[in-house]
Parts: sequence; C-alpha cells; structure tokens
Amino acid sequence: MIRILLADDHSIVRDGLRRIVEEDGAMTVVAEASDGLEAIHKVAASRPDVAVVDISMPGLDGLEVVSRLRESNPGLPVLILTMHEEAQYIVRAIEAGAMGYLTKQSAPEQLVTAIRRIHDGHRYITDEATEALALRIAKGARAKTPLDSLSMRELQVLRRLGMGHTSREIANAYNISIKTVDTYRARLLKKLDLRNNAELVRFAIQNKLIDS
Amino acid sequence: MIRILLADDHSIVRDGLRRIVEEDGAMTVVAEASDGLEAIHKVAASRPDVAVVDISMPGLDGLEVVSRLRESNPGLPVLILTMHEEAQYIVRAIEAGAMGYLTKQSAPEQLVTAIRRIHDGHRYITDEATEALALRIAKGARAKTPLDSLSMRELQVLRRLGMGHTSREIANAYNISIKTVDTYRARLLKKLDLRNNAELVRFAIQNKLIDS
DNA sequence: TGAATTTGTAAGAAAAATCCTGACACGAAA
DNA sequence: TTTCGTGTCAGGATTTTTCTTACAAATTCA
Repeated sequence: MIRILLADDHSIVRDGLRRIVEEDGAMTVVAEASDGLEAIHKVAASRPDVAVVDISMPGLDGLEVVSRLRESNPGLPVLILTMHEEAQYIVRAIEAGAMGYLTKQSAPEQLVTAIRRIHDGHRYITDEATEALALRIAKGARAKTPLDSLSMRELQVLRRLGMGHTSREIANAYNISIKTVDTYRARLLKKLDLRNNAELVRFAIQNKLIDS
Repeated sequence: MIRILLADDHSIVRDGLRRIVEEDGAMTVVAEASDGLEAIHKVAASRPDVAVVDISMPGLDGLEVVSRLRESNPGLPVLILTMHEEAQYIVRAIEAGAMGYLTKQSAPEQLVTAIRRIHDGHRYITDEATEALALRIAKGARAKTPLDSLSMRELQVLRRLGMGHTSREIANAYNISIKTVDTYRARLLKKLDLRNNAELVRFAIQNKLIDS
C-alpha cells in the first residue's frame, strides 16, 4: 500500500484527488494539507511514501515545500501538481528536487501512474515537460527569456510581488529577512531591466506567473 | 437522478469532481467539457438538469458561459466554481445569472448540497459570498462596472499608477500636490476594493486602461 | 429646495518600502 | 584558482504609503 500525502489549498480539489488515488486499491491518502507549512508538518507526522504537492498554495508554495522536504526527508519522492502548463515551472520543479511533474490538465490515470512511478524510484515527467527540459538543455543554459536568468528565489519573490504581497509578507512566508527580499527585488529590477513594482507586476502578469 | 454537466479545463480536477458528485447516489454526470464553448454545445446535446462551471477556462470563461446559457436555456441552473474567493467574481457571477457560487476551498459536501439546492430552484451562495454581496449592495447600489464609479481624476490617476508612474510624477503631470494624488489613490483602493499598487496595476491591465 | 454625497484639493504624522552600498559564505564555472 | 551567481543580511538616507482630517465647490438625492 502506497501511503500518500496530498497538499492543495482547495479542499474540493484535494478531495477529488483523494478519490482518484484511492480508487486504485494499492494507494491510500494518509494525510492532507491545505498549505505548505502544514504539508511539511504532516510529512513529519505521518511519514508518507509519496507527497503530491500543488505548486500554488498560500504560505509556502510548492517549490519551497519541495526544497524543504529535500532536506528533511531526502528519500521522500515528491510529485508536483500544477495548473500552469508553462515550461518555466517544470524546470524549476525539477531543479528543486521534484521527482515528478504533472499538470491538472493531465488525465486522472496519469496521476496514479505518476505516483506509482516515483514511488518505484523513477521520475515521472510528462511529454510536454520533457520537451521543455530538453529544450532547456539543448539551448545550453543560454538564457532564452529573461525569466531563465532568474534564480529560484528570485522567481518566487517575483511571483509574490506580482500578486501584491509586501516585502514583509514575503519575508515571513520564506522565513528570511525583509532586507533579503529587498535584495532579490533589486536584483529582479536589474535583471529584468524594470524600474518599479508596477512594472514587476506587469511583467509577472505578462509571463503568466500569476493568474491574471 | 440529477443529471449534471461539468465544465472545467483541468481534467484531473473534473474527474475528482465527478467522483465527489457521483458518490451521492442521486446524481450523475452526463457530460463533461474542458472549455466554455464545449460546455455550451454539450448542454444543448445532453440537456443536463444542472451545470457546474469553473470560472476560469480557456476560450469562453465561466461568466460568459453563464450569460449565454441564460439566453439559450433559461431554466438551467448554473453553479459557478472558482478558485478565487475575491468578491468581484461573486457579484459578477450573480449578475450574469448564476444560481450558485462556490469556491474550491469549500468542503466537498458543499458541492453536493449546492447542486441539490439549485436543482430545487433555490440559490446557493456561501456565507462569504453573501457577505460580499451585501457589502456591495450596501455600498454602491448601482455602478455597472467598478470603473463607472470613478471620477475623472481618479481614472487618470489609476491609469498613470498602472503605467508605473510615481505619485510625484503624477502630481507634476497635473500640477497638483503629491498629497492630492495620494488621496485619489486611497479613494481608488477603497472604491475598487484593492489593497495596494500591485493590485491597482493588475486592475488597470485587466480593464485595459493601459496597453500592457 | 435643502440636505447629503462626491469631487478636487491638501496637510501632518507614523509606518513601511525603496534605494544604495557593502558584506560574506558557498558552490559552480571558467 | 579566481571569478560569478546565489542566498543571506545590515545601515542609513530617502521616498512612499497609509491613515486621518479638512474644506469648498459641484452634484445628486429626497
């Protein structure tokens, strides 16, 4: 029996996922979390075999959760679930240490397959994801879009700023100093050649980092 | 047996919803759609008793779908599902003619309850939604779009803020005090129910006040 | 018509964010 | 091995934001 932790901030979605997973007799959801921090705590408490984590959650986002779990539970394979099919996230997710990446557009069977695969120690990456990854490698780390030049932290901060979060909120979310957030902001402005928050927001929207 | 049409562009989510709904023995999903247009076609083809429609879909969005169904199938009650808990959408959904409004943060049982309620000819609005609606009505009875409630100056300032201008620049442009600009900004935030510049920018972009 | 509200204008004070400069450790790359 | 990018943070000067209050003129409502 594969023991699973589900993290998604939409309880209806989470519940649906649980039913999909449990319909396969060999899997069971042992814990659910509605935000990143809760996910981390519940992993510690219920020691699942696999974690399925939505990328956009309040508090700690999915990427951050993966990073942290990588440290605290190196053996735990994490499957990233997302609504965004943008390639950006795929690469980030893999970099952060996710073993699988699945969009919610995928067929339900893929969820089950993906869980089984990563539980067996393999990676599960959808075709689109593979393509994006391949492309990335083919281009040889050469920055195609300005987005590629951003580090993970920078991307996270950009996303949050785009959503209208204040430096303080971001600092709290990631447990870092406001000053640090400030530094990322400065680096973002420089790298993206923008002048202020308004332009950052516009950039984030244009690049579909946030939903409209 | 309540016959349901499900429209959501994420098939995993859709599948989860279907399982939730069908677990209740008295409901069955007779059609699924992954975008707005498909939803409208399938309503015509399979004549469901209730339509459950996600608000954010490619092509026609949920609100548009509701509006159209209102014309073509006046008797069909529509439940709007959304990830956004923002008040804005609630009001618009009701205006568009939705009989129910539910966020994905809601408990799964609420979905079943909501479907049953609107099938019985009632409305189903969550408490948060009700509150938002009441607030809206209490505040500014009319006001077709929030934009209509803005004065000329406010609109000008909104535009500039959206373009990334600082209060100082705006003050200079119109030969008024920074403090005055500041007042407009405060009034904008209040009228539009926004919290900060980032949201103002987003609003300006969404309402096509600036070419992004 | 008279009362209430909106609009355009602005100040003061406190809190928060921005800007700029510098720093340091660490790992990866050149 | 030196440089570069990243993640982290600080100090201090400057701006911006936030909140509150104010008031006359225009407008709208009862």
